[in-house]
Amino acid sequence: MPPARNGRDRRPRDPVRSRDAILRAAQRQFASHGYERTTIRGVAAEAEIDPTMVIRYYGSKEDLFAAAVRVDLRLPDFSAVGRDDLGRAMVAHFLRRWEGDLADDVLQVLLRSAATHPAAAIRLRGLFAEQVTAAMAGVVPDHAEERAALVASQLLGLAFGRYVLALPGLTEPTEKTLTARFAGTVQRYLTDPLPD
Amino acid sequence: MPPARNGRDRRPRDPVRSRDAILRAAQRQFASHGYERTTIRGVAAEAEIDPTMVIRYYGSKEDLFAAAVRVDLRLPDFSAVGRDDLGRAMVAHFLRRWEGDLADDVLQVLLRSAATHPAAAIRLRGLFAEQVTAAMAGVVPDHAEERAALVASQLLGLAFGRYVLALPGLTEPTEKTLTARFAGTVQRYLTDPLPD
DNA sequence: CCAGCAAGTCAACGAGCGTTGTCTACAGCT
DNA sequence: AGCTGTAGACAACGCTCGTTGACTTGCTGG
Repeated sequence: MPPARNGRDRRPRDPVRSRDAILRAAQRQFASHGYERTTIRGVAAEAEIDPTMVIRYYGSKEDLFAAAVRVDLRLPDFSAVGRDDLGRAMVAHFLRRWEGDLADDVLQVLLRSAATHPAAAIRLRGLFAEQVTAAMAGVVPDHAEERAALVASQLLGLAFGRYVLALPGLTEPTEKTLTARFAGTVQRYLTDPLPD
Repeated sequence: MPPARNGRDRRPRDPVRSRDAILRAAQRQFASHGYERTTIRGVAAEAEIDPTMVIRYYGSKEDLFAAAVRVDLRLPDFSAVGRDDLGRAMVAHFLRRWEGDLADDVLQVLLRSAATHPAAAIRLRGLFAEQVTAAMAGVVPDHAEERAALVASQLLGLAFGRYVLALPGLTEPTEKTLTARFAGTVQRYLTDPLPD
C-alpha cells in the first residue's frame, strides 16, 4: 500500500512509476479478462491512478492494448541444439516462457484476446511469421514454414488447453511429463518427412 | 422468405420463425465477434426483429448465449474403426465437423468466446469431459483420459490456428493434406505407450 | 362476433463505457 | 522569487449497452 491519501493532498509526482504501473495493470487485466471486459477505469484503479492519466500516457484504449501486447518469445538459438533434441528443446522453452523463469502476462494477453480482437489476431499472426518461422529457418531440413505451422498448432493447443481453458488433463501433468509427451510430436513435425 | 405478404409491408406473425431467426443470428454473431462484441441489438437487426423480442424469447443475453452454444460434436462410434486407423478417422471427423457436411457456427461460438467468457470455458471443458473422453473410453487401450487430453490439445490448436487465427500455414493446406499430417500424431497419442 | 391473449412495437431507463476539457498544484529553471 | 510546463484530479459529455414497461396489433377459440 502506498501512503494513505486524505482528501486534499495528492500523490507525489512520479511519472515513471505511473506509466509503468499503468502498463503492468493493463497487462494483468487484459490477460485475465481479455480486451473487451478490461476497462480503462479498472486499469486505473489497479494502478491507483486517475483514469484520465491512462489516456494521457497511452492515448487510447487501443493504443494501451498495443503497448501491452508487445511480445518477444525470447526464442533461443536452436542451431546449437542437436537435431534430435530440437523437439524437446522447443517444448522445454515453451514451458519456461509460459510458466517458468521467463514467464509474464503478455502471452496470455495475446492468446486470450486474439479470439475476439482483430488487432490481437493480426499481431499474433505476425509473431508466428517473424519469430517462430524465422527461428526454424536455419535449423530444419526443408519446408520450414509448413513445419513451423505444425509445431505452432500443437503448442497453441497446449497453451489454450492448459492456460486458458484449464482442461484438467492438461493442467494436472507436471512440466516434466508434458515435455516428455509433446517433445516427440514436435520433433516429428520438425524432422520427419512431411506426408501429403 | 415467409409466404407472400398478407396486407401491407407488414410481417405476418410467425413466432416459430422468429425464435429460430434469433437463434441463428445469435450463433452467427457470437461466432464471428465473440460474446462481448455481440449485441442484442445487432442480433435483432440481423434477425429483422425488435430487440425486445430477443429478451422476450430468451430471457437475457446470457441465456441467449447458453442457447446458442449447445454443442454436439456428433462423434461417431469409433469402436467400429480398426485400431490403426483411429487417428485418421478422428482427424477426418474433426474436419467434417468444422468445415465439411457436419459444419455449423456453434463450434466457432464456443471456441471464440471460451477465451474471455467464463461460462463458455466451463461449457467447453464439460464438452471435452463428456463427449471426447467418453468417446475414447471404449476404443483406447489405457489411460483414456490422459490420451484424450493429448488429442484435444492437438485438435484445439489446429482449430484455433486454422479457424480463429487463420495462420497461413494452417489455412493453406487442403483437408486431405491436413488429415495426412495430423493423423499420425493423433494415432500416437491414442495407441503409443505414454512417456512420463 | 368478440373476448382474450400472444406477438410485435416504441420509448426510455439506468448503468457503464472511452474520452475531453478544465482546473490545481508542484518541480525545475532562470 | 517568479515563470512555465506538466503530473494529476475532477466533473461531465456523448454514446451504447441490456433491459423494462406500457402500448398496439392481429390471430384464435368459444
